[in-house]
Amino acid sequence: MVDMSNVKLRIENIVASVDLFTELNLEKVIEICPNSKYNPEEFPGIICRFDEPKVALLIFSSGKLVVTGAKSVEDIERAVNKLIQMLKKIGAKFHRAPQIDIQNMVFSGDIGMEFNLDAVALSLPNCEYEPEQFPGVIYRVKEPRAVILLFSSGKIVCSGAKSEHDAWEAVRKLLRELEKYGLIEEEEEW
Amino acid sequence: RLRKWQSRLRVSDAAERNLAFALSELDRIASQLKLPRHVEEEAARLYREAVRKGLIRGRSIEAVIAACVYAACRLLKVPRTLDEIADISRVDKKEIGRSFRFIARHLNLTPKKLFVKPTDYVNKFADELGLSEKVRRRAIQILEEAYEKGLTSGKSPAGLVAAALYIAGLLEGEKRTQREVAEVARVTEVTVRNRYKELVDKLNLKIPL
DNA sequence: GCTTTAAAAAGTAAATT
DNA sequence: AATTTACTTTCCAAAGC
Repeated sequence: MVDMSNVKLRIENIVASVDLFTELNLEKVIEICPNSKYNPEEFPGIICRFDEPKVALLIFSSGKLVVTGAKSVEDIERAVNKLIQMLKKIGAKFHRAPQIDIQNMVFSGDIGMEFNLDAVALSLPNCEYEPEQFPGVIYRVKEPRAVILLFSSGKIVCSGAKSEHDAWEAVRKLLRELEKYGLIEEEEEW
Repeated sequence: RLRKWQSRLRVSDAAERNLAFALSELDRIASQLKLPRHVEEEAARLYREAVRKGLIRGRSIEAVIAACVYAACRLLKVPRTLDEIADISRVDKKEIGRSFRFIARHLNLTPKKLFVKPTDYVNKFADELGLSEKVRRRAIQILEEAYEKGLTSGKSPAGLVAAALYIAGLLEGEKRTQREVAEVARVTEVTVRNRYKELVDKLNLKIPL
């Protein structure tokens, strides 16, 4: 059994796609968004930032959104509701509840022990390690689909997971692999 | 029919033209980097394999060739930095690095096969700096101690070797400036200085003043 | 593929002071 | 030489080129 008691994970960013089910006139929307940017030549959506909750929104004429930078799913819901209230003032009509899909969650974390990444790269199958280009080992978990960056300090970054449960599951799988190849009992045999 | 035959001809034409272009680009890089023939042959072999597996899709031939050159150097332990290859390629370092990691993944070039011992980099840099065998041995000793103490994980191998050679030069009375070692290793002086400080501190090295 | 957005890890780089 | 800012890697959606 893999010991996860010393492992920590912290949500750093959540990305969600949203469908408001209403077409939007971006030329009108841009006027009611304070800190926003809209250059259809370089990007088809309005880039809008909220201070509370602190998120960035990409608003498209199809009525679909991308919300990024959130630290919780509730932040995303609050941001979407806030935008809907703003859009109502501009005359947008909403006939049904928005559909919110979590697409990606990014976590930072700590496994609680240090690693010799050369040793990890040597034995851990399906990993990448190019210290000249990036200081961490890149490990891809197939199910649940996620990617973990492992650093020599034992700190990690997990991205691509769609839920906190999936992120924990992915980290558990990495730890099982590390244990399987004798990479867990570091300290003495550096 | 005739049209089918023509399109087949066209396809093989394009494939042959692409291969010819790729191999001429490889020739150009190999001669400028003065690579041994077996490295050039390995790069060509990797390229053909990449084409066979359809790994070129969405990537430029030049980027993949540069990536194959870098991979061949790593596999055959002929030290060349990615920067040296990027210098003479029309493709930037970032794109070459991406292509390299992509072909490495799909041609099963594991970190183990690609691992180049710091010793090989020591000899390459020391050649360019005109440093003696004594300095090289000292640098390797420093690098081994650093590895044992866990000071090398995640760090740029080029930066570590540069700092080790700088220190070894000082200890053996064959001083090279930080600027000189940084230049051959293709890292900045700041990196050499940072590695130098950490190695001197944690390995308790006494540098003669 | 690319464009834009967010966020962390640790290393390296570059621009200021 | 110290600080600050910035870029490398990973993930994902959006609409359109």
